[in-house]
Amino acid sequence: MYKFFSENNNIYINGIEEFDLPHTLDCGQAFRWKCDENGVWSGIAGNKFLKLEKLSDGTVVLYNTNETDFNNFWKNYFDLERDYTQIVKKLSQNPTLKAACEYSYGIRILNQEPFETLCSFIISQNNNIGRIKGIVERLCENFGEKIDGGYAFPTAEKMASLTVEDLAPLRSGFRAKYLIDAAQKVANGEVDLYHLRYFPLEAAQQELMKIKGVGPKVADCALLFSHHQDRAFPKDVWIKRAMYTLFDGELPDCATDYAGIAQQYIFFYARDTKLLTNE
DNA sequence: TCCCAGGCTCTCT
DNA sequence: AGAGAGCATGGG
Repeated sequence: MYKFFSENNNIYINGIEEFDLPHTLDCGQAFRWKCDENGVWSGIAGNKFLKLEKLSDGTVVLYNTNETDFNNFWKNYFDLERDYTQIVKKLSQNPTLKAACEYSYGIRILNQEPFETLCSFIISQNNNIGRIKGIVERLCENFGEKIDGGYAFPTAEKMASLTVEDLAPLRSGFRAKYLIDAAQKVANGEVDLYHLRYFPLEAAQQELMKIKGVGPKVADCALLFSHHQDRAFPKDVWIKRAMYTLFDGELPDCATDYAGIAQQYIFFYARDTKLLTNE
């Protein structure tokens, strides 16, 4: 279990297992984190700007944040209460999953804000990660609240007041109409975005799929990355290739309870190694 | 120039 | 219910 202390308005965390910053922050689950040339990461989540880095002794430092924000927000955001060592051990019962876990070591599933995650993965459809980041950034700059360090992700209420034409500066293409529909249905309560972690998985998927442009894959990403639905298993092109090439079409039984977490390890492994084909 | 990207909708069998 | 075209945009 980790320990932390606060000093000079920084939080120092010791003894975290399975927490690699590049793998966690740049594996395609979140789109607003950047790394500078010194290995310091910065990003915005939950209307807060954060800088962090991992020191050579393994200490993770969160800069310019206090104990209250750590306990109320970042601890959960980085999923620090979860024992990933146990999960990796369980997944590693399968040799291929073991290889994926070793390659993708230190990926944690972030607990992100639901509306931001939903919009991000609406934007992700038939798109590439570099371009997704650009569209998300323009969305925040144009319509998000100005905060210290940048712009917050816009609220559903704010976006529900906009039109497809208003979103032209994003250059998000056909996805703009989906973003507006999502904002309206969340803002007017037609979609209950804030209790989905308590829904059975299939009901939660159906709830999200009331939104235009949200199919099974986008729904599963939203559920996994912002609603603690660990059995959601988003199937994108890379996972489909991996399932065919590495697993003969079926996820091993040892991954059932943590299918979503396994998915993220497989996704990173497959995309990074580029060893896969569609055949 | 064509192909592809963390897919989905719409239409036609 | 299943297959296939079309979709906006930009990088390789």
